[in-house]
Amino acid sequence: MSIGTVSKALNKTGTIAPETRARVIAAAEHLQFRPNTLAKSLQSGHSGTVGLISNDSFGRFTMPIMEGLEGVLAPLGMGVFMCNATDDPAREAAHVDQLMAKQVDGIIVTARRSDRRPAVHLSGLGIPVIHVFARSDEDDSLTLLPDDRGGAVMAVQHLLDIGRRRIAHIAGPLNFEAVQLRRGGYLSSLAGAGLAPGDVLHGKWTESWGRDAVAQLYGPGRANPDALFCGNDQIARGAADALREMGRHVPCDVAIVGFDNWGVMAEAARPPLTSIDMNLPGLGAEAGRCMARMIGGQSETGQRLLPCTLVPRASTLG
Amino acid sequence: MSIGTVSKALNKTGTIAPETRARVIAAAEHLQFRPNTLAKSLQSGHSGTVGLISNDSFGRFTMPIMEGLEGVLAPLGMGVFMCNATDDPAREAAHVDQLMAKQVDGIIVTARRSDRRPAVHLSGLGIPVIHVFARSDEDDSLTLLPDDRGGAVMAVQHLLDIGRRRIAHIAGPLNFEAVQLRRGGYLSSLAGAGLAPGDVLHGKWTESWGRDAVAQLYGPGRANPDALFCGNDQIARGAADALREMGRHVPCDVAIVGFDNWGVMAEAARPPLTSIDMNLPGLGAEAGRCMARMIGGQSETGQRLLPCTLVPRASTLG
DNA sequence: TTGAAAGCGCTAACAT
DNA sequence: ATGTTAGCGCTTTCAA
Repeated sequence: MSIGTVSKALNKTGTIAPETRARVIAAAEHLQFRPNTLAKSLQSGHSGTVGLISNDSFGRFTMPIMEGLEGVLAPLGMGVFMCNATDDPAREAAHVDQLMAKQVDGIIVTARRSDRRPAVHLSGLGIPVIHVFARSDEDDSLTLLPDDRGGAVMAVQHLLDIGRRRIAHIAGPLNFEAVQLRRGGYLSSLAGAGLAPGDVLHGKWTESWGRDAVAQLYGPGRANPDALFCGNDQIARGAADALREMGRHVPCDVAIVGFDNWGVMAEAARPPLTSIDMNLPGLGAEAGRCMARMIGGQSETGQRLLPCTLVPRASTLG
Repeated sequence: MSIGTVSKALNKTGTIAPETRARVIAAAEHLQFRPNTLAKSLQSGHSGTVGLISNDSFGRFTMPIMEGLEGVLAPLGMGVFMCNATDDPAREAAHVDQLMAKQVDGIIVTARRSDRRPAVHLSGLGIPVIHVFARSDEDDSLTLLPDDRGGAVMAVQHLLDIGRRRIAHIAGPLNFEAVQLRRGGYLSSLAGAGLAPGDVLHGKWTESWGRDAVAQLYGPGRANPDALFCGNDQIARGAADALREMGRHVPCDVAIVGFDNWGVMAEAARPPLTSIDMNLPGLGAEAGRCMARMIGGQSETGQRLLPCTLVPRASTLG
């Protein structure tokens, strides 16, 4: 019984007597033998591992993506090597070095917060790179993004469908590309319905901004919107609170749609918020599938948008 | 210039002429040479990698721990291999297999949600295992936990310090050991101050439970507490909302202390919540230090508690 | 001070 | 059908 034979038996490769193989497998089992992946990788040249660089220190976006990613990669026998760069280019570069030294087969970058990034150079590493939920200016890498514009269109369409006509938009900070895309979707939906653009207010991603914005929007001489499309669920929640406290009923007087479908916010709000779900696990899963293909030699580049969905809750159900 | 020489030059090992070394280093730099960690590991028998198995699918607890962990491990040249088991023993077992095959030098398990777990067998793997922010019944592994009891004591002491005497406790579900520990701390603090135990109500980890509990606590014939110690920030936030809406002022009429110091909740609440911080990054960092020592051959077992801190905000500042 | 060679655990081509 | 061997990229004796 030679070492080579064992290899063949365990990998169902080469030609071997069924009886021998059974014997090997039994023995392996009995000895709790675990093939050393490192040696295998050294020999094969690839590690069965992809690196995931996250820039979202709370994991709010990264974890759901990771979940989808692992869901498709784990069954393929591939692991995910995760590290956190917290939007610090130096840390990111260090992580890239580490990952390359560990011979990862590909790198996935997620959740870069804003867009004013010098970006660590990931091109020319010789392995596939995918940006998920993160903008990228490198064009030899694949970028997977939620369809922010489409999500906004769905939100506004939903509000139109339930009969609202004076729809305002309480948005996030202007320096996020996503914010601009959503605003674009909002404006074009209104235009498509033959309506004049409503108010668009930009501020922070916080509840308190949602409350402030409502105070502005419903001040004297304003359009008195019967619906709000908010940049995220925190803003939406703040808006809902402010409206309730000024005696307006949500959704009867004002319907609200949020963005992110962040359970802990959307469900805890009063009333619970209709929200746009970016399908982060789906984005992660797609990243996994693309990565597997790219590792297989297929080349994929460019930017791909994945659809959002609308999750209806009480804030738009009369 | 032989391959062995290069190895010595790059690792500052063995004996080599300074001039030769400089030359090697220059060349390596020029060629962007990256030593193959896999080969190194195969040779040395350890991979410079620890596996992190998380059971907290939103990453709320895991990510801060991970941050602390990486903070100490990365400078030591070690990487973290992260995977998500979402409290599914089968997935956890599969991950352990994968990690072992990848020759990780240690395994860290985090954030197991409740305590009724059959637990995957991690003993006898032959590598160090640390449970962080997760209970464990295996006694040959180290367990790192926040001092829940101590945190509760701090919370209650703080309320006593600001002159409150009728302190109730709105707690989480009884099947969490942490909930029982916190209740213990609460009760003993009251006893220590010569006060009779206040009301303790158990419910879910949600804002809506916080509101419901307040409705119960301030019903007719109740003790009319002048302070609430809540099981987490969501409960505390719900309580604060309910109190405000029934016309009680926080903190003047009722002071509130939450638990977790989850920024997005504690800071967004009205008023912002004083809260107990479990110092998750610190827990992660400590796990990293212990792991490094254990990999070095030192044996550490048992359960270790790390102190919480109190973060004061408006909900207890008169 | 440097080079040569063995070996880490495995796979794959080749020889038996 | 099985055994033997070379070699993946590196470290580490041991010779030169």
